[in-house]
Amino acid sequence: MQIGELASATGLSRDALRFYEQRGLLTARRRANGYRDYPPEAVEWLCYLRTAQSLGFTLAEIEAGMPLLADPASAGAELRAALERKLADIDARIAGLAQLRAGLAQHLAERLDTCPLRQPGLAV
Amino acid sequence: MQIGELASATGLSRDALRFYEQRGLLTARRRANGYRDYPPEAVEWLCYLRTAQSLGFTLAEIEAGMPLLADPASAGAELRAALERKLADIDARIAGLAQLRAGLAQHLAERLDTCPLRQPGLAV
DNA sequence: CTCAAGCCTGGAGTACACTCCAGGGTCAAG
DNA sequence: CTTGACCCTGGAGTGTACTCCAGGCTTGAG
Repeated sequence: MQIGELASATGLSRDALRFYEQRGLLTARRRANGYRDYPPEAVEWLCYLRTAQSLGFTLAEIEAGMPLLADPASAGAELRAALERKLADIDARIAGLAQLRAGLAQHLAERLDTCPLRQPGLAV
Repeated sequence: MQIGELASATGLSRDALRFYEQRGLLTARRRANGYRDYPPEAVEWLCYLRTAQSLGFTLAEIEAGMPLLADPASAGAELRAALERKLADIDARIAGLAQLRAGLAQHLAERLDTCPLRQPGLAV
C-alpha cells in the first residue's frame, strides 16, 4: 500500500503520514525504489490514532502506550496494565465531560437571571 | 480583585489571564492606575473554561458560545439552543470515548496474539 | 520517448495556546 | 524616599501538530 492510497483510505494527508512516521507513530517498509509500503492494518491503526487524538489525547500520550505491543515478549501483564491505565484515563475524561454536561444542563434548567457566572461572560 | 489574586485563586499564570483577555475570553474593569480589576465570578468562569479546555474544547469553541450570555436581551431561546448544542457536543465526545474504551477493553479481553493491529504498532 | 501523476527528502511556514522578557509605572512599608 | 512586590505593554520565543514547498527521482499511459 503506497502512501497515497493510505492517505485517501484514512482521509489524512501524505504529509501527516510522513510526519507520524517521523514521530515513530507509524512504520512502513520501503520498496526497492524507496517508496513507502504500508500493511493494510495501518488503516485501522490510524483510525484508532485519530479517534484517540480527537478525544484529547496527544500524540505523545498515544505514543507512550505503543512500544509494548511492538514487542511480543512484553505482551503480558505489562501490556494489560498499560491498557488498564488507558481505560482509567478514558474513564476520567468521560467523568469530566459528564460533570461539564451536568453543569450546563443545570444552567438550562435554572432561570438564567440567577446564573452566578454572568459577569465575565459565561461559556456555553 | 487584582490579577495576581485571580492567578493564585485559579492556578493560572498572570500571562494566561492577560492572554484570555486579549482573546476576549475574560473581561476586567480597570482601576485608576490601569490595573485590572476582576469580579469574584471570574474564578468560576475560569474554572469552567479550564475544565472545558482540558476536555478537548478549543478556546475558539468556548468563545463561540460566550456572547449570548454577555447580552441579557438574547438570554432566551437562543441561549437555550446554544447550551443544547454544547450538550450534544459533549454527548458526542462521551460517546467517542466510550467507543474507544470499548475497543481497548476488548483487546484486554481477547488474546493479544490475535490482535489485528499489531503490525504498525497498536496504541495502548 | 514524453508527460503527468506520484513518490522522495529537507526545511520553512502556520495555528493554537501560551510563556518569557524588557522597559517602565504604582504602591505600601520601613 | 527608597526598596520590593506588584502591575502595565508590546513583542519575541516555545511546543504541538501539522502543512507547504523546492528540487528531484519513478512509474505507467499514450
